[in-house]
Amino acid sequence: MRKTLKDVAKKAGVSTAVASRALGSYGYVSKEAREKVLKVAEKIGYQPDAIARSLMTQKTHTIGIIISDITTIFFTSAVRGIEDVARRDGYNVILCNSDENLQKETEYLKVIYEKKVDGLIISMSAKTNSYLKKLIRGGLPVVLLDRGPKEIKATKVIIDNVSGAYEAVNHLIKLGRRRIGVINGIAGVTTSDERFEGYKRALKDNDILVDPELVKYGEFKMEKTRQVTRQFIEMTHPPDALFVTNEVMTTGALLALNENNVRIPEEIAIVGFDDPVWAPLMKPPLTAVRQPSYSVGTIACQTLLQIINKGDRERTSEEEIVLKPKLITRESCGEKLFKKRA
Amino acid sequence: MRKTLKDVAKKAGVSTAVASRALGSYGYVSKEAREKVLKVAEKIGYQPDAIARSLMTQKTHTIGIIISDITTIFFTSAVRGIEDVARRDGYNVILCNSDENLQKETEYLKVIYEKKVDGLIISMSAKTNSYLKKLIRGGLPVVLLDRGPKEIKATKVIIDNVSGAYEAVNHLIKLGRRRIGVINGIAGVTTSDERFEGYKRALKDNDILVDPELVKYGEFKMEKTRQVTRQFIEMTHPPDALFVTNEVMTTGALLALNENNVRIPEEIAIVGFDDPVWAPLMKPPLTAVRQPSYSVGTIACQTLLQIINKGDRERTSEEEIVLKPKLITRESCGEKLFKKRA
DNA sequence: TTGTAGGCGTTATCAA
DNA sequence: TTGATAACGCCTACAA
Repeated sequence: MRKTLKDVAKKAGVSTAVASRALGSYGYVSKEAREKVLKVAEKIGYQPDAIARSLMTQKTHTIGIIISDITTIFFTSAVRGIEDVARRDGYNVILCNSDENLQKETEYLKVIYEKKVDGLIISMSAKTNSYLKKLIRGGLPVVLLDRGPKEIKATKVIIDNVSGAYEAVNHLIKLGRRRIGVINGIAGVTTSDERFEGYKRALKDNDILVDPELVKYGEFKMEKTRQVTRQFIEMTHPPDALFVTNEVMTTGALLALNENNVRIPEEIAIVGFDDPVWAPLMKPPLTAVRQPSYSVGTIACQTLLQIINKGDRERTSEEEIVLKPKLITRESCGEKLFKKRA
Repeated sequence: MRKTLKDVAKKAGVSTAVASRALGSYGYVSKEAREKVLKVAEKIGYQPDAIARSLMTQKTHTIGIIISDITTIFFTSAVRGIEDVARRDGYNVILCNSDENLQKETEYLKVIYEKKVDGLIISMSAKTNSYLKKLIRGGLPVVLLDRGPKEIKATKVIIDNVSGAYEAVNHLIKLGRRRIGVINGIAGVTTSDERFEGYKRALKDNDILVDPELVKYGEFKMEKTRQVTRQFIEMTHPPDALFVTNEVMTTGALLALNENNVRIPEEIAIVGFDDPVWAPLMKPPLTAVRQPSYSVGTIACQTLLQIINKGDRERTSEEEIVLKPKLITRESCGEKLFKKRA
C-alpha cells in the first residue's frame, strides 16, 4: 500500500499538519517533531502524492509540448533543450505530436488544459487556433516555438528564416546558379512562408525573376519531396540548383537525385535548411543552413518558466526572441567547381 | 475563471452528482437532466479537471517514458511509436532523458512515482536499479524497452542483438575481412553486451581469435567514438574493418575516418548498427543493421496498456518480446570490391 | 508550536 | 432517478 501523510503523522505521533510542515519545511515545527517526522517518513518510505498536492496548490510542475513530429531533427533537438531546462527547475514535460494536423493539435490542447499543465510550448500547425487563443486569454503561460504566427499574442522564440534562406539562395547565385528550384514545406506555416520570402528576396536582389515552375511543395515529408524532386529532374529545363527548406525534405531530395544518378553539384547544386551531423558525410558534403535548434528549446523553456514564476504581473509578455541561423558551406553547391573555374 | 462541475450543476439546476453522471455517461440520469447538463456544460465551456478526477479515480492516463536520450534516432523513433499508440487510447506521455546516468534515472523514477503515472516504459541505464525494483514490487505496470537486464522482473520488448551483430560481423568476414575492430557502447548495458557477444560468436565460428586490441568503447557518444576511431587508425596494424554498435557512434567513426582520409571500404570496411534514412546517401552507402525501432515503441506501449487494463489479475507478466533486426547491405563493407575480385 | 477542520474538484455510495 | 455526503491525499487558516 502506498503510504500517505496520515500514516507518517500517526507513526510520528503528530498531526498531519505538523507532518506536512516538517516535510515541506515551512511554518513552525519544533526540532524534535521535524526530526521524528523525517525519520518516520524515511523509514516507511513515504512519498508525497503529487496529484493531491496539485489539487491543492493548483500547480502541476508539468509543461506541455506540442510539436508536429519529434522525429524531425529540429524538434528532436529543441525538445531535448526544453526537457533539460525543465528538469533543472523540477518540471516534467508531456510530449505531443500534432503531425501538422489542426484537429490533433486542438485535441492535445484540450487534454493539456484538463491536465492543468503550468505552461505550454507549442509549434503551431497553422496560422491560428481559436482554442489556443482562448487558453492564452484564460491566462495559460504559452511560448510559441519556431513558428510565430502574427495573430497569436504570446512570447515567441523563432529563427530568422528570411535571412537564413536569403543567405542560402544568395550563396547559390554567387556560385553561378540561375535556375534555382525551391522545395517548400506547407504554405501558411510561418517557417515555410518566411523561407520562401528569403528565397524570393535573394532572387530579386540579383535580378532573377521568380519562375513559378521552380517552386514546389514537399509538405515536410520525405516521400512527397522525393516525388517533387523527380518532377524537377524530368523538366525539359530542369533547375541547376535546389533550395530545400528542411532536413526531412533535403533527405528526400537527395534520395531522388541519387536514384536518378543526377550528379551533385555538376548537374544540380543543392543547399538544405538544417545541418544534421551527417551532412559532412554526404556525397558530396552538404552545404546547409544550421539552426540553433537546441538553443531554441532551452530559451523557449527558460522564457516559459519565467512567465510561470512571474505570475500574473506581466501577462502582456509578447516578446519575440529571434535566433540567427548560419550557412555552413561545404561542397554540394559546387563550391569547388567554381573555384576551379575562377 | 475556470468552470467547475459545481457551476454546471447549479446552472442546470441539478446536483453535482447528476451533472457528473450526465457528463461521464454512466449511472442513472434522466434524458432531460442529461440534455440540460450537456447543454449548460457546452455553453459555459466546462472542461473537467483531470487532477481532481485522478485523485478520485487513482488513474492519471499518463505513462512515463525514461530513455537515455531522445536525440538518439533509435529512441526518437521508439518514442514516436509509444506516443502514437498511447494517444489512441487516450494516454499522454511524460518524457525523461536519463543520459545513461543511474542517479538521474532514479530521480526521474521518483517523480514518476509521485505523479502517479499509470505505467512506465523504461530503457535502463544499468543492469539494475533498486528503486525500480521496488516500484515493480509495488505493482507499477512496467515495460522494459530495448534493454532487458535479467535481474529485472518485468515484460521486455527487445531486439535480438546477438543475431544482428552476428550477421553484421559475419558479413564482413565473408567479404574477406579478418582484423575486425568493434566499437562498443558501455559494458554492462545489455544491448552493448549482446552485440559484443554476437561479434565474438561470429569470429569464433570463423576461427578468428578475439584480439583485445580491436575492441574499444565509444560510450554511445560521438566525440568519444571519434577519438577511439582515431586510435584504430593510428595502430601499427590497423583493423581492416569496423563494426560500430549504434548510429551515434557510427557517425563519429565515419567522421574520424573521413577527416583522416581513410578510404572506405578499401582501407577499412564499416558496418553500423541502426539504419538511418541517410545511410544510402553516404560515401560510400552504408551497410548497417536495421532495427524495427518504431515497432519496439508501439509494441512496448500496447503491452503496457494491456497490463494496465488487465489490472492485478496477471501481475506475473514477464513476457519477453524479441524483435529481429535485419542487415541492409550496401557498399561500405566492400561488397563491390569483392564482387569484382571474384 | 500544535492540531482541528475546511477545501481543492471529482467520483462514488446510499438513502430517499 | 436524484442528491446529500463522504471520500481521494494534501495544504493551510485559524484556533488552541
